[in-house]
Amino acid sequence: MMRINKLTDYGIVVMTRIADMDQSRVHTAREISEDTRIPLPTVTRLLKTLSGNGLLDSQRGSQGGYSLSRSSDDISVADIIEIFEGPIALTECSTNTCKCAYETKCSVEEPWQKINDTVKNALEGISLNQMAGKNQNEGLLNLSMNYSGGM
Amino acid sequence: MMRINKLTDYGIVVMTRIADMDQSRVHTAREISEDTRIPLPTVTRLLKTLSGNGLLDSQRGSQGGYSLSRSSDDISVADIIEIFEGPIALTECSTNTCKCAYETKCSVEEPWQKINDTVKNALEGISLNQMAGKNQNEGLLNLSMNYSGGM
DNA sequence: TTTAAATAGGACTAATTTGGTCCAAATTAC
DNA sequence: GTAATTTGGACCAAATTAGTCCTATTTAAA
Repeated sequence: MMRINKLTDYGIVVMTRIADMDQSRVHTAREISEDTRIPLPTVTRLLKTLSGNGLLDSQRGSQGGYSLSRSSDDISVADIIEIFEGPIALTECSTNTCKCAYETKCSVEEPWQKINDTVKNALEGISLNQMAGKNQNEGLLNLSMNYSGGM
Repeated sequence: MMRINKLTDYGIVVMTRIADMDQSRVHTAREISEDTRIPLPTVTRLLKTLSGNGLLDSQRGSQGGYSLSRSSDDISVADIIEIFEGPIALTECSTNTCKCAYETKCSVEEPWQKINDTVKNALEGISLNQMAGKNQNEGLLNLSMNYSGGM
């Protein structure tokens, strides 16, 4: 495996879907659930998390819903992943909490750092806009996000 | 999170340790367990997996043990990860088994492919030799691999 | 001012994955 | 033959993840 979690995957699907919708209005959980075919309770939770972490703006009450908090150019895949999974770190060794018991500085730490930085950069370099493929095949996208098979 | 599994991490620790040992003889599971402080049953399982997948040569019986199947220059971190986790693929979408229900070609597939390739290249670019740091600080390494904290 | 449509927050359970252990069999050196 | 090993596989416990549900709060509009 070495996978991101399913919920993170869904999170990216949901965000991509929103990025692909009419930006002039807000969108409800129900609407997004129907579009993506991800079950409503799950979508609900995803949206709460995403808005709670500042990637979506929310509007309560009747006629309420969610919208991107900033341009889809300014939201990266890394932003979404970090919300659901925390800092991008392939091993604990890559975090600053790494505590190797007998060593003041563990010798594998440095190569891991490099690996992580590479991965992180790759993920930071992909914007929602690119995921949505807005500039390419606008018309195709309505059905492109769906539930089965992760994406 | 977004971690490689603990066992994979251990696998890398074990391989790095072996790369750092005397290459003229084989090494037993017990020896490696004591060096790395990873419990013997776990080390045993790791070594079986690693040798079963061609990264280690094994020699049975008394005086038997394990040794690298090829030079530590020719073994990458990616090689080890793939043994424990399968092909490097952050989402199912990145594998060739991806089946999006309503789309012949899912539009997010391509960016994910790029991300994956970047990650994969990064991991393929790090050799065991680099992990072990053979050329740098030979003397320091005996205690550098240990059980607590992942590494 | 009432009602309906939304989000917010959080508790809870089920399902899945992962980590770790153990046992019996096969192999080899001495 | 015996002791030291690897091999193969079954098994359980722990941790994590996925998914659901309930109640409170907010807001627009009738």
